[in-house]
Amino acid sequence: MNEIDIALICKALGDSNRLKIVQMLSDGEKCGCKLLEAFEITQPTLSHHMRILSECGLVKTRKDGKWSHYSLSCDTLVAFKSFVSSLECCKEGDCECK
Amino acid sequence: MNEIDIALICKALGDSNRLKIVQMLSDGEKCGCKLLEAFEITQPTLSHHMRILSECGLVKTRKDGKWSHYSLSCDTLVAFKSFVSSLECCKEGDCECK
DNA sequence: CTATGATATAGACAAATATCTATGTGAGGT
DNA sequence: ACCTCACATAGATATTTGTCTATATCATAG
Repeated sequence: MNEIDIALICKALGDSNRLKIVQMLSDGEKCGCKLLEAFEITQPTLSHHMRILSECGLVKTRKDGKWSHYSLSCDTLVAFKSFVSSLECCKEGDCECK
Repeated sequence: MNEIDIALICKALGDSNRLKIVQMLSDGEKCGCKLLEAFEITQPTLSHHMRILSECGLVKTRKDGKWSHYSLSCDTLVAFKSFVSSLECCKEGDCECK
């Protein structure tokens, strides 16, 4: 899996826990144990969410001894931002939002 | 329901049919029958998808006689774009993507 | 008024998903 | 060697979801 699948990214972000994880990673790399503290879920459940975020390409993992450090993947995030930016709610000129 | 819920929007966009619908609406308002032609789903299934897109605030409906015309809601789309833009894959300066 | 056409709603069902408990893996410390 | 700690995997389960068929609503044409 390497092709960027926008629907898969959106599905990953469609869970409120995962969305919060991504927001936390937007602030910088975090290790799993740090993430776990912020949620009322078990460790295997967090691991499950990290796998989904990794599989859609949004998150990458850096192993360091016992710890896993997670961060957002620039490539995927930039592609996703680009897609979302391209959406338009109205044709040019017929709406006050442009 | 009026509060903008980013996770709900992402969940709505997490289905590939709905994502394609939103891309079509990005090109301009479309009526249901026109959308239906583009998919291999039944009319009730399309109606179900339009309901989900409406409930998260991403799509608005304009009734015109027998027809329903769907379009993207500027308010919600702008808020969603703003959220996605705010995500950062790295701190300032330590990454080539900035 | 009746028929038709566009859309919505109801109910059913198989597939996907979020969560848990239990257990495996592998690195570091004692 | 053994224990502990961080994380992953396996399996179970209740809930959610995407889809369908059948039916309702409702506006317009004849």
